[in-house]
Amino acid sequence: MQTTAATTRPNATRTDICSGPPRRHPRPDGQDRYTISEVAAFTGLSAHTLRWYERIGLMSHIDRSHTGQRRYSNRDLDWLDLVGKLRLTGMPVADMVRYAELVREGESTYSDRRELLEATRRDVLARIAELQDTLAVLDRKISFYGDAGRAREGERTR
Amino acid sequence: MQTTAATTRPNATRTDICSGPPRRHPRPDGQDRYTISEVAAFTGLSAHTLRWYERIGLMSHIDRSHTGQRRYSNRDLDWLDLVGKLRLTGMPVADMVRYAELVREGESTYSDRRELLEATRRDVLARIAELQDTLAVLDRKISFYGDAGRAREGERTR
DNA sequence: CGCTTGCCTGGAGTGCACTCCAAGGTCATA
DNA sequence: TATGACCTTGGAGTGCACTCCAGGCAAGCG
Repeated sequence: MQTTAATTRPNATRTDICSGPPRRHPRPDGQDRYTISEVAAFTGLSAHTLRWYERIGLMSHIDRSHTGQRRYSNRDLDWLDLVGKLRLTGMPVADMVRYAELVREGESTYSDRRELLEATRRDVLARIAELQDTLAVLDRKISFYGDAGRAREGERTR
Repeated sequence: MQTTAATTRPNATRTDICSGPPRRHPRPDGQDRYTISEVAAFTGLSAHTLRWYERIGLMSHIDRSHTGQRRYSNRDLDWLDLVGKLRLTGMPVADMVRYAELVREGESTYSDRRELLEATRRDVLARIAELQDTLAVLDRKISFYGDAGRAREGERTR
């Protein structure tokens, strides 16, 4: 029913990203080189989308096997986790690309990145508030339809 | 920054919809016939979009002036308020059209409508949870960028 | 060796939700 | 009464985020 995201993300292993201690990544496997289809399975994104993310610069160049096939690292998976989170805040892909560029530019962009994240945080809070507002409306309407199988005062706003 | 909705909704007068008592609508004006541009101003939707909503069946035929111009009623505005709420849950327009059709079919569809609203409610709860999860990630990253203008442990996931 | 499966590329196509256009009719104000 | 802002229509165009396609390479298996 939902448009944006969250459609099919089967087992998006939610690992903590960028937290305190070095934390090794408890990925499904113990190694560090995943094929595109494995990554597709982990993240719920299609292989098409993964290649597309790379093309548009949302992911920096992925390591390759000796025959040119992509080999994703745990680092790449972490990044995809973050992208997934940002995606479901409604952030446009172009903005995520901008963030990726800042990352590639190095430490000098720390404050820019922070700002971007804080703006996103504000958006998320606003969206949560909106959704809670919507929830209230839904509850009111549901209880209207629930209270009486048939009208109690005719059709108000439908 | 946001894609979905919430871009420009200047003064979307939030009135309670379909609640208990008949409640008159404290609309900006005291009457019941608004031009399309007035409605655009109230709802933040463009006139184009309002006409389009009508074309696709998201709104039942709007009353017309003697010369054929649209005259929206308070009932129509209430409906648009609901549509706005549903829209920012991420519900596809097609589903809203489906709901509108159920409404047009009359009282016999009460339970279908209720089901649809309850499914939407579940979606909204899930989305709120996702967003709170995302918020946690953002906070962790923000505090990483905040704690030190420069790296404390190098770039983890970026 | 042939077959199947998986991956590669650039570019074209899709679906959604608008958004705009052209050509014309209407309305309020100076 | 004329000017300009506003409204009408069907249909075409836009932007985003994928999604798919054709044509081809590479590895594993009976």
